[in-house]
Amino acid sequence: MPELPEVEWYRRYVEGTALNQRITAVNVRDAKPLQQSEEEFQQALVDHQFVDTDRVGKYFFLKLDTGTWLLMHFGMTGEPVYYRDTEDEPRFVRVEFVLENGFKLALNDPRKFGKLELVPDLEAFLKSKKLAEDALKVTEADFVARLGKKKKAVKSALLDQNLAAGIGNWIADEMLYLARIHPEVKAHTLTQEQLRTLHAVLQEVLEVALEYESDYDNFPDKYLTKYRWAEDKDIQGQCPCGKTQLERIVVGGRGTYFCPLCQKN
DNA sequence: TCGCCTGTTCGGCT
DNA sequence: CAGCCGAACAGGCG
Repeated sequence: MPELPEVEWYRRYVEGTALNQRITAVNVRDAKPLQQSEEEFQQALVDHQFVDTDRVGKYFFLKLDTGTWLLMHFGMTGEPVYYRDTEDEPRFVRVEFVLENGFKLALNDPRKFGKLELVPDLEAFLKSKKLAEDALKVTEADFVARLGKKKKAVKSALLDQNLAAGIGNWIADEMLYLARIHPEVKAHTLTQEQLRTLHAVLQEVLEVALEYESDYDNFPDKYLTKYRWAEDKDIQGQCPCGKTQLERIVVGGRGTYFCPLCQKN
């Protein structure tokens, strides 16, 4: 479930497990995630070790002892997994890094939208992707200035990774719900106050998601996300306001949930 | 069986 | 050229 908070938890997980072990082999079960040749991966990784991690938005980086970085991008369904025994291996492992201690770090990814890429120059890479600062670090002034210029639906504008890196589909919906803004309003028509509010609720949503490890059932009662995916059928799909059902529309090609009563403009 | 899906990229418009 | 939009990628799941 990889938006910024999920990827941050993945980063902590990998940092706590897979660093400082010599890589003894790279097993490529499916080469699709590899952005360079398998030979280049073997050469860059085998007999080296991961020594550090970094993250910008949804992009997770593992630093090698050579100074080169390995990017893991999780796409829609990817996740890092760390295991030793075959029976603990998940079902959709694409690429597996075997470590000297007998454990393996792998990219598990049913839908195969994930990517692994060798990145010699991190700064140049981020620039080439036009990636903004991480959403946890973007200043209110930068956020307001950039968002206020976009001519498209605010929902789509929030998903641009050159606005604030790491905002994904559910976070955008949650931000708009908490700010009481309709997802199809054009971003450049928002007031300065609305733009500032969006920056504030972004920080709040990220904080909550990190605290609860994106376990939506534990989210505060005022959060739309809690109802969107509620297990409890009695509240599933309701607005937290309790007065109506959430509506689903498509904005910029993405499923978008909002409350027709709470988000009127 | 059909529709849905938490991300990114690319071709084609305007 | 910049911004915007829709389609495409792939496959499990309810």
